[in-house]
Amino acid sequence: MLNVDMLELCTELDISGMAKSRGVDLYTTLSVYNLHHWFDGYRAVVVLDLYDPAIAIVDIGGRAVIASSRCSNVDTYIARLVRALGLEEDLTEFHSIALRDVLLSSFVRMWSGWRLRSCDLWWALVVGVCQQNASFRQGWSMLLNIVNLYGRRVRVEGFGEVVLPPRPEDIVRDPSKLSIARVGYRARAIESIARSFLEKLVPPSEALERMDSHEVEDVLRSLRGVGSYTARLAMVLALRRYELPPVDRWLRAIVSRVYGVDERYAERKWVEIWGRWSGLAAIALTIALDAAPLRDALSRIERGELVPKLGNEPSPATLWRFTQLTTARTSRAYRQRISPTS
DNA sequence: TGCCAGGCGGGGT
DNA sequence: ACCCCGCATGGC
Repeated sequence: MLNVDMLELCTELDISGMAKSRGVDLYTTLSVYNLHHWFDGYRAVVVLDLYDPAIAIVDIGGRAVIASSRCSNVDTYIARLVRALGLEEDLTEFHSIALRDVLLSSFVRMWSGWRLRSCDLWWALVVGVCQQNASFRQGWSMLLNIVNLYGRRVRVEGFGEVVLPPRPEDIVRDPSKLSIARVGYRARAIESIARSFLEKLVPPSEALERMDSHEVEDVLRSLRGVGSYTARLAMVLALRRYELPPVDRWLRAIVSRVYGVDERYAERKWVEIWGRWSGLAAIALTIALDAAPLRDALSRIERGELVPKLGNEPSPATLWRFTQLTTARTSRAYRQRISPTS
């Protein structure tokens, strides 16, 4: 591999005190919805800048190092790390609503230390597109393939190679590999979104910060292949904007069943319950139910199984343990694609 | 073997 | 504002 960017160690810090005082459990925060590329059960890679690459390597005990080629920005990077891990997010109100809620009370009792770990906006949109009209499992297998096919390798002083999520330009350079990633018709959306980012059609995050949630949703929805669900999911995952929930068929059906409202009013009901925490609650529910397909999710709710089971199949909480295994399937598809035989 | 899955856009009415 | 359909792919 030529032209591998080298990141130098900028600083070390200890975030265990901040995590503890805020009641943050770093293990759940670092492990949930992660891939083996970025979490190994002990240490996680948190991307702080996808473009001028900067990362934090954080362990579950709170020791962190910042690595970048631009160590002069280290204060910004530390602030981004604190934000990405939700260390300064006050979830008191979210927890108090959840404790009274039939779906999430058990979850927040056991998982009160979980914080959403945020990511880059472009990448959050790719995550959203891969969830469209597909099961949890299929969506994450697409994402895994995309990272394996397009991920950008950097070398980190003292840590070896780390893979970063692809940038828009990594996709645009060779969009044809998306078919190898088995994303189906979503390839056009992913490529189109990538081009929109390259052409600066998406305002920078400082500008998005100043816009109200509906405006941000509209901006993201102007991208081809991004509808309300994907826009709102990206707002939750990348911007920590929870006011507008990403409501899909899954959540709509669950809300309708559990609270006895018509599916038409499921979103209204959800927002009535969760208010400004609606988006976070939607993500929390997927964790609590291990992202089980709708039919299974409904029967788990019937049985009151409302905390993650951490069983022997992939779930939001255990995804990172399984992603290495499925890599073999992609390589097989890749080889067949490259040299079609038999 | 069809049918469906954490959507979306384009076409109707 | 609705309703309806096709869409790549994978799992059952």
